[in-house]
Amino acid sequence: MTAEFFHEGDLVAVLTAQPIDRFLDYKAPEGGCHMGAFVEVPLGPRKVLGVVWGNGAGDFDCAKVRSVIRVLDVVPMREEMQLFLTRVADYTITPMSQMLRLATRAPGLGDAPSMRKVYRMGTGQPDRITDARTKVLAVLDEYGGLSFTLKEVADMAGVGTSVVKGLVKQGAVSEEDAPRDVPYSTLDPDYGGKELSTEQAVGAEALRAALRTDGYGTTLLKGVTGSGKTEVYLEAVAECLRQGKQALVLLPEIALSGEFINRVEARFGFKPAEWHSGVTMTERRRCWKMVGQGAAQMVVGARSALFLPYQNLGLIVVDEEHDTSYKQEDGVLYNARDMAVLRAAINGAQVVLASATPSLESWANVEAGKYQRVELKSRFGPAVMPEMTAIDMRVEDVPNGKWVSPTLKNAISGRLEKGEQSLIFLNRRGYAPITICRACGHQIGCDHCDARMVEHRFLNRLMCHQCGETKPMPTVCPHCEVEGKLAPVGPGVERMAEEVTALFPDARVVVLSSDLYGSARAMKAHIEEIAQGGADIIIGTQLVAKGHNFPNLTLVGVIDADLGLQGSDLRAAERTFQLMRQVAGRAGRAETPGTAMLQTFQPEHAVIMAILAGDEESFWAAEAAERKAAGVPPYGRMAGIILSSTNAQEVFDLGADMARRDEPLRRIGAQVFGPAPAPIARVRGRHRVRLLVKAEKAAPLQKALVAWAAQFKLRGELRMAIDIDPQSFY
DNA sequence: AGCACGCCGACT
DNA sequence: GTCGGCGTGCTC
Repeated sequence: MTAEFFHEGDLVAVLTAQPIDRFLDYKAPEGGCHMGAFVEVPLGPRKVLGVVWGNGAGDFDCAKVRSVIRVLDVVPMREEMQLFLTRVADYTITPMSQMLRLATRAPGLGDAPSMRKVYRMGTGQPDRITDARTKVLAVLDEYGGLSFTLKEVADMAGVGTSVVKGLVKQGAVSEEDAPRDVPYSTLDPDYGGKELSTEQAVGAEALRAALRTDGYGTTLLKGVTGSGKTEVYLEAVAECLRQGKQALVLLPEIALSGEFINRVEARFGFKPAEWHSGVTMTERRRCWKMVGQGAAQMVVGARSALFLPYQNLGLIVVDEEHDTSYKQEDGVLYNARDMAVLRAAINGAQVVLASATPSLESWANVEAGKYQRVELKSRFGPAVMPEMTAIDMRVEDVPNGKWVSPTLKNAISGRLEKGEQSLIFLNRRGYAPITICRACGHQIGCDHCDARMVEHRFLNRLMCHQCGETKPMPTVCPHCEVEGKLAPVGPGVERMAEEVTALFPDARVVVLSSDLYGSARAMKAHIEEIAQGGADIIIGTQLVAKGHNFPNLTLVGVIDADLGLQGSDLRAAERTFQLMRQVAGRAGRAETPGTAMLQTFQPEHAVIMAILAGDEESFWAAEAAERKAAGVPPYGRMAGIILSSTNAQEVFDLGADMARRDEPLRRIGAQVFGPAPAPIARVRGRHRVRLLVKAEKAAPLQKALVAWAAQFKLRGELRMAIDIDPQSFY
């Protein structure tokens, strides 16, 4: 198959990385160009990078059409990559120019191949021989005709660089220019294979068989912590290498990549290509170019490695597929796990989704028959399961207005004595979720929606978590006008902190709630400090501790395990479950086994029972039933709209206006909720407000969202970001 | 993204 | 009278 070719002067449509949301027509350059060619084109007074996307539209004044300046010395973009970028753009409602920027995130694509000097054995003889010179020549002789950089030669010989230079002058060592971007070492699929257990061998064979189908397919590789998932999917990588195809392994955290790269080296003999934000510019360019030339067989990287120019992609592994960091919360909002499946479907490649605690989405896809499933059940070494117990709140003696049961209190006391940390988990921000009048029973509600207002005591205000409206804490009941009878009902994290501090006056208590931080960085730094022992008791609204290990945390107390069952955050139960599994994973290794205690009023509820029993199948089945009933993902579709501005009033006004003018959404049966303060209400001085849209699974959500958003003109500081399939609801 | 064009406030 | 603020619009 030969790619379409354009002759000199033909009109071509060019996509540039400039934020112009359409193709621009240019004339093909002297010598013509291929479809997909990376080119340099004139744009106003500038020269910019672009890709030849197809035939020119011819709807622009002929006299004004300019010519492509030159074709870059880079392998043209493949048609399947064009299709992938288009599909991701359509799905995530992202301009194509931004997609191209994602796909060309390597520096100096237009530069001539960068060269460097390399050294190898020459033909001449040195005039005088010295110890240092002998060492250099011995080293070069040992490696035959291979070339090395100046520093490498000097280091290997244990001499200074001047010795090598001296030998060059006399012709005993030759100095040549060589391209800096060299192919990655060839990986050997049979290099360091480990002995697999029977179960692992069966799993590996299932993955190899899938690869041999030579087409698209997705397999969920589920394995408990310590079951050796990595060895198993590396066998799939090995099969992929044997087929001469490229393999990509996505990791959720770049912090994990160093250790993983070493494992790859142990298994295949050499390090793979590495792609993430921590890689140097030079190395990134090498990676991009070599992947494009098929001279990198395996890439280990972060989300954006999905957008490298693979020539024959055979396999994508998404490790820890449930990890929420695969959904980035800034820039292009895409879920790398889902886009990996899309990319593989377009390329006819296989996907392996690996996790100890798969997402409900992936579980549902297995149930629906869309994904295969391979399971590893046994772990190496003794399985120390954590103690998981329910605290039946119906029989506990808890004072009115208090939430920590005597059983949980005793457990925390025990940890304090041993100097260990406890985490108290409660998915409710603020002080108290309900404010009730003890005289008339009136509950203070929001004036703008039917939600009840939540007391935020450190602000001394009531806030509606639905629409974000706040008002001062009243002293008089707005209904019966009796004074001093308003009382907080129910727990929030602020109130928990108050109660816990009273119970343990000597303990260091901290609250971890996403809305208490000005920036994500400040939050991360604080979490790290706490993880290192900066607190005895942590009170949190969610396990924001991704990427952080709490080595000294041995008790997790869930204040209201029932909360997640009532749909305040659709993934609350899933996170609760995963939190329990994480405690379980830790318990098997650390010398201090973990304990999880769930306070519940319905210990016989299917989800609670499943969590306690560690019975995942019934957990997923129960959770799936709940989500199906609520019409939420994966059985319904959601989108978040984040509005931001330096002016708080401006954002709220636009949010309210958008909520009012929702005809395009109503036409597809979708509902709008909000506006409410976004999960992080202020980022770099910008106020953020969020609306949520919920639609049926089959509804054409993107089209409706585009029509809806088009009604509003964003002037001044206002920005709008549309987030399909949002992950966080707090 | 850049860069030009264009229409209203405090300066030589 | 002008210099310059950045809102709006164009780039093949």
